[in-house]
Amino acid sequence: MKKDQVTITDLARELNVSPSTVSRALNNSPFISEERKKVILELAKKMNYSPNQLALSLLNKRTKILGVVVPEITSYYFSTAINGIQDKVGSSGYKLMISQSNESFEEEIRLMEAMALVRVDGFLISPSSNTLNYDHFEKIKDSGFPLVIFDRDCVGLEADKVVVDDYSGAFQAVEYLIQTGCQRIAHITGSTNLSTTQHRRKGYLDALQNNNFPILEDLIVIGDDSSSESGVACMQKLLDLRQIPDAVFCYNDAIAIGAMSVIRERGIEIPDQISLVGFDDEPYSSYFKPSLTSVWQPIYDLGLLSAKILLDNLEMEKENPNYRFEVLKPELVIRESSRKII
Amino acid sequence: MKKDQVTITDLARELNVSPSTVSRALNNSPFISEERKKVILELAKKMNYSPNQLALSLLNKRTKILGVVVPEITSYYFSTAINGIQDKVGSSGYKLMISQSNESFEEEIRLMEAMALVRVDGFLISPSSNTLNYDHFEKIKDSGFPLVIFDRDCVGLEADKVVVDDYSGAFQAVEYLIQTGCQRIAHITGSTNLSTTQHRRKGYLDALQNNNFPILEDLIVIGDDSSSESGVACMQKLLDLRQIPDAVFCYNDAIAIGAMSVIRERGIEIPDQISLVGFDDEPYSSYFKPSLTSVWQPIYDLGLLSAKILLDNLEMEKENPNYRFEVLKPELVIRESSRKII
DNA sequence: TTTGTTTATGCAAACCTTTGCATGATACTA
DNA sequence: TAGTATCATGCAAAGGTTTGCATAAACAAA
Repeated sequence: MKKDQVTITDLARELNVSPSTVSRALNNSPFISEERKKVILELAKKMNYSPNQLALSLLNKRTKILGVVVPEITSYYFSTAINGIQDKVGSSGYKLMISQSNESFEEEIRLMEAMALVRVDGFLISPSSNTLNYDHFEKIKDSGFPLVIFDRDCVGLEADKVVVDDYSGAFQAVEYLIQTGCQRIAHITGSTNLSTTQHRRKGYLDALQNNNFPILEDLIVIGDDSSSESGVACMQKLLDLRQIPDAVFCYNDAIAIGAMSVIRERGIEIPDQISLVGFDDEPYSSYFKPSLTSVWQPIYDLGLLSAKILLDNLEMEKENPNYRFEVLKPELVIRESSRKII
Repeated sequence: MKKDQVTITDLARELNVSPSTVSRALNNSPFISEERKKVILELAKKMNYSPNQLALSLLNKRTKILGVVVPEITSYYFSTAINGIQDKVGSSGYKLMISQSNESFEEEIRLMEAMALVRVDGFLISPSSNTLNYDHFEKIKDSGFPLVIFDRDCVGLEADKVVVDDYSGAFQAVEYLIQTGCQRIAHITGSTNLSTTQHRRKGYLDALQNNNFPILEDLIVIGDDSSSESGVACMQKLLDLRQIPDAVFCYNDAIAIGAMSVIRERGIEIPDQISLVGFDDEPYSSYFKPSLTSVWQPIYDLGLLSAKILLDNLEMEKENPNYRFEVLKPELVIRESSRKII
């Protein structure tokens, strides 16, 4: 059975004073005599008093809890972002309520509603890949909850946003492949709904065009999701083409790893016959053989900055008129899975 | 600015009835006339009323929030456990407050205290590797919070616990190495404080003794932590021995991956010259070349079961007199990094 | 002594909801 | 018609805290 916590009234009763007096003593109010304050503080310490946050939240209309919704927790990417959020938020006394949507639109709505009900002070959301409609975000905003969207952009939604420059990352990667002499550069994508997928694809296309390379539809394979299994399936398609690619730019490392295993199985050499590039730069990527060339993302910083913006919003008493849109720069990390510049 | 939520009093004022009446209508009390109930429910819907959970929590003394503390979120292992917890808990309307201790004892205490203050209904804790003293757990229990310890055991602490049979996993792995003809089987450990480290080591030792193999202290290397970097360092030590091992059983996959890269660098063949076995069976392990033999752990189920036990405790009105101690079985997954049975 | 000032304290409301008890109204029975 | 049973409703307290306002006491100034 949960023991009842010591309340301010318990202290008051003990000392034959009113709860107000105790409250003032505890809150360092000037309207209290020094001696009494001392006695009260001592008793409070002795009886192990700590204020009831629930009552305070009810009174102040804020819980010091932030709601975080990510597509999946079990992913290096999002757990690292959460890590950044946690580090930013921890010192300011905020707590995190974290949930995963499992890439489900309905679940995302359900989770946000539940969090709104417990009066989180604000939201940090990375939308699911099936979130094509932003009514629930608008609703949350209308109810006055500060909202920061991170990693995946919602085009048309007015809100604070922090994203990575996927376009630039992809562009860099493909430019590099071209510079190293690759001629037939393929691309394996992830979920087509995602802004990240679209931007990386755009970066791929623009890098090709920029170098007067033809765009070959055969070389663009759309994956069901962004898993290694999907990478396996897509790479098989590419290797079944009459003319196989000599480079593959993958939506992410998981796909690249799957692709790598297929290429190896078929006895094709990486990077001599096919250069392989991933995205995310997951920790294991450097331990693969050959180690994976990948686009590193400042994902920890992404979490950090998102949290910072949310906290800033919470500290401002007025509604912020103009939304922030922060774009972080990714970086190509060159390893063994791609050819060297000649 | 956060808009004020519609309260029961707002509805009451609108209809010129008392808040009690509205409350009764909303809660399906029998002491209310059908017509009035209908009107009230309609207005509630129209005005988009939802009860203030804060007020309810204050009244009922429960928040429907569970506190989860893990050593680190950014790890396949713990994020998968959280996944299991989430799936179990989600349907029952409980929310999760999640934090990582970063393997810090002090942080673990701080986090639990903060969660106790916001009145979580119970705790799911995987202790940090520096948690050698369980006073804070005892204190939490004394305050009446239900507590479930998972993954890492706290010997001597009376509490509900869910762990994996690390001993058996290690024993299986080393037995297998022996069966496949390995003679000099090394072991790279993780943090020595952890029950998991101790049990895996014990499993290793017992399997050797069971087969009348000598225990060679040189072949047991203690890592600083359980990272790939530590795996690299430890493997280097092993390969610098006058007589190198012909098999290495690693505390986990991360270490094994690090070890693999060193072995490769030195031009030693896996598994022909050295068999390599990990623990955890992380998703990427099957994609390595050679793919990694590892001990799979039912970590999702670990989370699921821990959450179930906590929920069971919460539903019982009486204090549970006898604690549960659940041990889940791991399974050896044989892949290419270990020799086959002759 | 009276008035005014300072200082410390308590009361009550507010935050939102539920619920035991009392009250009022209505209808039914004798 | 008086008495009683039934039903719907409101009041107030409880949960823990803060805070504006009122009050009381003590003391200083006139």
